[in-house]
Amino acid sequence: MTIYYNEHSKVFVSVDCIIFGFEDKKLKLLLGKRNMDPGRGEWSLYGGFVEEDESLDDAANRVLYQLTGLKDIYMKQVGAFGAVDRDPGERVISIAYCALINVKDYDKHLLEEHEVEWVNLEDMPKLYSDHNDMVKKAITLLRRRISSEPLSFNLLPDLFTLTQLQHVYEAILGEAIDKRNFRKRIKAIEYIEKTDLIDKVTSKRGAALYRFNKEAYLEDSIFKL
Amino acid sequence: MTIYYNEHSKVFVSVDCIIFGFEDKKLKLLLGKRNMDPGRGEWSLYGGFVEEDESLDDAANRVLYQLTGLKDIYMKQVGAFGAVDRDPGERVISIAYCALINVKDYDKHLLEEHEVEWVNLEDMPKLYSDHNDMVKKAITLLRRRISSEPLSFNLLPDLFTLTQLQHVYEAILGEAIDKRNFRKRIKAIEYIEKTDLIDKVTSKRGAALYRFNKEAYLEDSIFKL
DNA sequence: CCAAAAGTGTTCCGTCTACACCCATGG
DNA sequence: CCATGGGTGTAGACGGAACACTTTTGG
Repeated sequence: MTIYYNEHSKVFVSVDCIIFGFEDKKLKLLLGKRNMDPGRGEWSLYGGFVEEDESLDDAANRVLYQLTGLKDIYMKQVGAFGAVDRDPGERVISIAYCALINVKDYDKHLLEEHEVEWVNLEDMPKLYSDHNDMVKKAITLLRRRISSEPLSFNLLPDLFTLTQLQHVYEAILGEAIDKRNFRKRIKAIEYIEKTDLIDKVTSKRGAALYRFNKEAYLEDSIFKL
Repeated sequence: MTIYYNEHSKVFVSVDCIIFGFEDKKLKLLLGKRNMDPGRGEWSLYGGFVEEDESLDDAANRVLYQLTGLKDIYMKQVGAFGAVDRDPGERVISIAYCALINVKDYDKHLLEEHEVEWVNLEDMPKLYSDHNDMVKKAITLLRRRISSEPLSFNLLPDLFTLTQLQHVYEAILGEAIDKRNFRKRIKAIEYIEKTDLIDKVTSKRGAALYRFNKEAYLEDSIFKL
């Protein structure tokens, strides 16, 4: 247990962001093509190096902010990736972070500015380095957590219809859900509140808009769906 | 997305091992007192720096091997810890790993050699730096996984009694389990095999010894308890 | 002979699942 | 007027939880 710093080597540490969005009944990922070597032209997650004066979480939030202009976004660490040759240039250890954002909050102009696009999860291309592994792990975690934590709301606007919410679950879990059973379960959750607003965009009849009451949830943080 | 290595800073990266053991109906942790500055004399996890030629997983396994002499141990990454000032000396980012070992496999002489001891989880002292956070996260993960992955067997000898197995679950979950229900569930799992060996150490009557058949489990890796 | 741990089934209750039809409206 | 998505209830199956007594044997 006698270890001294200077006998050891330093390495670059980066963060990579797996940014999930939801639109058109599909789960999407924000991906770009690398415009730098190594790996120029390959599909890639958006990332950046961790600087001296910022924690890992700070770095991940900064990178996300640079890309999307969004703050206070749900982000969770997915894990550290550290194979020796994972980066063909230098030794770089990367910490993957997963973010859930509402596509509508995302300024479309930034897509071009940063040369990124929303890619359907089911059409995932081969990504640079070990980024596919990162995405895979992020999805595994997301699937596991979606039923025990109120994450789905991060992918939707403040006001949403139950059908939209159901589509989010179906997209993430990859299976159809019975409408009546789903709505029965939602009704039992008191902090998913029905508003008296009606959405007439997606249906002729109009659908009730609901809202996730975060404060009420935090009272006793129990979530089961 | 234009980033160049040399504009950025390198940092030290270490691994810290949260080593769980089980004995005397209790979950235990292998802890030592730091014999180096900063933090000399404080309780701490056992760790080491990641070297140039090894992956994170390799580093964790090496550190575990140095401490215990054991290889092919169940290990899982817990997460990366990267607060700017988490190490009072230099900027060090640390990746926490959780290991499950059978206390009986651990050579007692190494305890003194490395100045570490088994500490009951319920008597956890204040640890160096953010090591308490690492332990907390490891336990959360362990609790979550113990019912959906066959982890418990790593904490027991090859041959074990059902009472021992139940004690492992009770220690990890922190609650009493009904004996009949527990045994009913075990009986339904075909790759937990009853041997015709009898353990006469812990009971006068003698208890049947069971074994986890890993190969049979891998056939179709489904576990629910 | 008694203390200590092993071993064994049944009932009840709540939860999950399957399932089909009417409603309101815009085009 | 009809196509589209919104909204609603019930019955049967299944799985989890509660629960107490007999057995064996070493000391």
